[in-house]
Amino acid sequence: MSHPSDFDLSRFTPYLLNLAAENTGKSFQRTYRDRYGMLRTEWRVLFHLGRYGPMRARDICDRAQVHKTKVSRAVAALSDKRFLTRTTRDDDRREAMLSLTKAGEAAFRDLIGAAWQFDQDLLAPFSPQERRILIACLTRLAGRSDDVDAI
Amino acid sequence: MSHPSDFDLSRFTPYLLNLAAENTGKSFQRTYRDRYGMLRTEWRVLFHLGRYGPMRARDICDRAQVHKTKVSRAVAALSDKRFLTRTTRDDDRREAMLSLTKAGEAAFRDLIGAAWQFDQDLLAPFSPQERRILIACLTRLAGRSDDVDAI
DNA sequence: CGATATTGGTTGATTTTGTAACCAACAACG
DNA sequence: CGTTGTTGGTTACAAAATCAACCAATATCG
Repeated sequence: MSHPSDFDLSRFTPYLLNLAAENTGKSFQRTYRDRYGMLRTEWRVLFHLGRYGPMRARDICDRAQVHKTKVSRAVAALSDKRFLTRTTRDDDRREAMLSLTKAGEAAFRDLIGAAWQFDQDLLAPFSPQERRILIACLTRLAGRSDDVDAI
Repeated sequence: MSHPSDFDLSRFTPYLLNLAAENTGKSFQRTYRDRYGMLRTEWRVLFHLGRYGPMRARDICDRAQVHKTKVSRAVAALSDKRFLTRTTRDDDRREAMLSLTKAGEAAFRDLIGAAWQFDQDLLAPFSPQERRILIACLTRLAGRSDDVDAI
């Protein structure tokens, strides 16, 4: 495609990304929604705490690139579900450390298994090379090429 | 990664897709929002009509995989902006053909140029092979592998 | 110290989306 | 024909995302 007039929506990258994200996201959504009544942000917060250990709400905002009001509400919902606890820090009483309860950890273990399986199935049709390139491109397009594994 | 316990969120495909979609989408959003006060669905409807010619709301739903209420509202908004007109068909008075006005076509030409440029910039860092694989994977993940260019 | 700015986090108001019910026009079938 | 079922499209109501204002704790700097 060398000229705007030939430009097709089905090759407009943001559109394709959105379609793919919605399609796969909605599909996996059923898992955490049906099993634990979670919203997506709740699942993300749970994942972060389960995978990387206790941290502040703000850390989750930074890592997951989610706005603090969304995180705040997700944390409140997870707290209502008794999946996490807030502990105000003594050295800075504004901050609260978030950590999963036993029930939260159990939910995390259950869901990470499902996520893993889901991802395996999703990538099954692609070759190792295709997967590598897809992940690399997406990581770059996600705008956090350098700090994907940073903490 | 061969075991769920090592499974990293930054390699969970739906998450990555979502991050990439949000990042690129928000970036391009500024263009149609600032220039024409459009929402994303409005931009999509405009694009479909501009690129493929007059069609019914239902056709846009099918093609763009958008729910009919969203399309209905986007059409109403675009109509308010005098970017399109509805013409009830004589042979089936339920259906309305949607077509762009002159102003709508002008907006389309402006935006498709911007979109094309945006996409060029977005894909600039990738090699031809990487682009090919990325587009192919995304198309498949979008769940419309067979009919991307149909119609 | 005390005034001001900044930060972590929450809450409320507005906007946008999602879900379901709905209406009018047409189709199918007795 | 008329009853029932579908289809294109809109509207009403509930759920959620966004944005701005807010509070309390801490940092900064005169």
